[in-house]
Amino acid sequence: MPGESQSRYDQKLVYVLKTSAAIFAEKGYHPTSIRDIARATGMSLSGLYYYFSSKEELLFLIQDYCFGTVLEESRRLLAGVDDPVRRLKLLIENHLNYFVNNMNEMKVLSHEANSISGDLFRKVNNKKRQYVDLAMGLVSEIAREHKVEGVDVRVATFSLFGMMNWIYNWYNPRKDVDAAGLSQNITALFLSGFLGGKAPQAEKIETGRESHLDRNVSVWQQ
Amino acid sequence: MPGESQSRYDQKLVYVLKTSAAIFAEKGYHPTSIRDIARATGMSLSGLYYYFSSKEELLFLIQDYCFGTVLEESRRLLAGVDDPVRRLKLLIENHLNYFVNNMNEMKVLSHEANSISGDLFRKVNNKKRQYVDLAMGLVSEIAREHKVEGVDVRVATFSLFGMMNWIYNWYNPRKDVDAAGLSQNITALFLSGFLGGKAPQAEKIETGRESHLDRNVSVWQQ
DNA sequence: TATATTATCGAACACTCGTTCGAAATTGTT
DNA sequence: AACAATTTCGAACGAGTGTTCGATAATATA
Repeated sequence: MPGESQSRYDQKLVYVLKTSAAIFAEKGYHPTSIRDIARATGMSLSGLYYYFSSKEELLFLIQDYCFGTVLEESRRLLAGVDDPVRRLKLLIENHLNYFVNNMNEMKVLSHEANSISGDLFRKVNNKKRQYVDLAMGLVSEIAREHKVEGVDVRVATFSLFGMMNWIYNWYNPRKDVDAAGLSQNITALFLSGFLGGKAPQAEKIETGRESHLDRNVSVWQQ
Repeated sequence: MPGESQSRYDQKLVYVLKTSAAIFAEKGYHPTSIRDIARATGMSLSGLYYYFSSKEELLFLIQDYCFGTVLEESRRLLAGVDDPVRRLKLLIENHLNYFVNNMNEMKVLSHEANSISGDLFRKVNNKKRQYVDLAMGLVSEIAREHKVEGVDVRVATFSLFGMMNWIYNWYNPRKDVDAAGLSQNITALFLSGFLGGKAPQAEKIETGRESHLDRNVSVWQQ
């Protein structure tokens, strides 16, 4: 069966991608050498090239697989839900949940977006555009439905992405609230910020957790 | 007089820093070679080393000068203002104004924060910590004063920095609202988000500008 | 067990990088 | 004009880079 053989190949490819993502996340894409990856994976320098054809394609494989999963999962989650507010909440929750659970890959996706070029860049960016369009469409719908005034939809959308994607710069899973708490905080922050207190934002968020205000208030280390 | 001679030196140093920041911002710190900078400045490779002792110190000089200005200006602006809400508004306004007017340097500061190491890293990070402490202190005061519940101060503060620092990824001065509009939008977004509609956020923001909702709503390109 | 396919490796190549150094040119000072 | 200080430069060095290639090992197939 070719299935068995392909499974072995795929397993090792995933291992290579995961290990590479961890190193890229830690020291950056450009300063990382293929020799670093060889050392970390226990493979030889040339042996790695059996799984990718260039360093840039390695970066692409990480980004493409990672973003593909986020996009796919968000569509699956949003299917069948009509209310744009509820849809946006699900998008945020999915995004942050995936981010926290795949911090290395998401950091590489966010931080090394311009370390890739040509067709590979275009492929990743197509997915990115679809994702941004999805979110901005929701923000736009909400603005129209709730007659939001004085806030630019584009600014609001990218501010939301800023809140979410910046977390790789400060989030510490051992010190901060967990993924659910993060979703709750950022969803509340954005939604009542965007709606400006004019909407029923009192509605409890799906993942109802207790307040985390008591924790970490005096801990200011970045 | 040494003043005249130092002025010439300083003038050229600033020119080198500004040119380098532009290239770092465009193609990244690591992929940029000193030869790239030599070409762009019209100087020779070795001639550049009269103005810095290593590539890493060049990055440091850009970051340190840039952040020093932001920190200094913010303290100057906040001096004499007591109300924490008003103080935070001024901080946001100053941050975004400086960001928009020095996009290259601020991108290098935000995006290349970990491209520097050792003592140089520590020096920049000290200023960064002071700045974060200042902002988080304000957010904390506001939370206490307005009895904000259900939002983690640390999450809120870094979400604010996420909104502000992410702009180098999408902001286009020819397409988007100007610096004042950006401040107004993000201030409103964060404050009514954080206060959750329970405070007098109706108060007009300093830089009173008309709404920009009508612009760019259907323009979704990243 | 013999054979074909998949996977791995050592060694090397061509190239770019940051940095140095002594000399030359420019500028400022008497 | 003569001298000193500042500023610039060409040429080179040593180290590290991504990638290739032919051969070898490991695995699957028959």
